[in-house]
Amino acid sequence: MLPYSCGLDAAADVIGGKWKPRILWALHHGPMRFGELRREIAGVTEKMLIQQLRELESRDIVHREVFHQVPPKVEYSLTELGQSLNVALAPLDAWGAEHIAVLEASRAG
Amino acid sequence: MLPYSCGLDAAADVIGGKWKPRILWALHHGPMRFGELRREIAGVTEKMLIQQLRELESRDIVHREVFHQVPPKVEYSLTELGQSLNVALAPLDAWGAEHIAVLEASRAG
DNA sequence: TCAGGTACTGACCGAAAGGTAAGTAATGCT
DNA sequence: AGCATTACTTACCTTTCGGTCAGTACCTGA
Repeated sequence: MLPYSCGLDAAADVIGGKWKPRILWALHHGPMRFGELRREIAGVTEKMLIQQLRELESRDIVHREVFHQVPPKVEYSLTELGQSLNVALAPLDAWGAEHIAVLEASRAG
Repeated sequence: MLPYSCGLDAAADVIGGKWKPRILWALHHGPMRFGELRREIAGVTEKMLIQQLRELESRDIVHREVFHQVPPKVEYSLTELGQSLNVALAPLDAWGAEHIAVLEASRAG
């Protein structure tokens, strides 16, 4: 596999995937349980959520903590790396929010 | 189709696609011809390049200017919106560049 | 007359991403 | 015994994405 061609290339690889930005955004305010995330992120299925969470975990963006209880409890939170990513993502979110009207209008549909 | 859930969601929709970040980055320094872009962006095919350029054009991120000559000449450049997007992308690029070693290491392929 | 350069276009194909739906394990509650 | 809760897991299918390859139009210069 070719090395990343630039920082943007690397970042895109990390946040690529339909639900990753939403997950990052949801975890912005602190740790959340699996079920909380599922309810917070409208439209995501359990399979997809877990898949994307695992990918983020393997990249050291989110941390997974299991509480050995019944019924089970698992909390997901941002690592330091994940928090720094979220900071870097903020301007992009602001850009999208600022131009959301024109972006909605030019959408493929 | 559901509306964008946040600015990040909208931005991701615009820059989603394998070659779009590379194209944006390449156009950062000024207008480029189709052939120049193709040579600049290693690995891209003509079909893919044009497809992604058209998508960016329809979103008003890049501008396409045809010079009626033979052989043909077409120049692509960033619109104002495109330039503002590139500005918003800069921190993300910096983030990727800063953590590129660890990101390469945790990569799937 | 014919190769060469430039910017596309279109048919076809395989891989990857995403979605649906059903099942699993452990325990407490009634 | 049977149901609820929570966090997954698995098999299977559809859709989207990206890639290969061949072809087009136009004029120039040999």
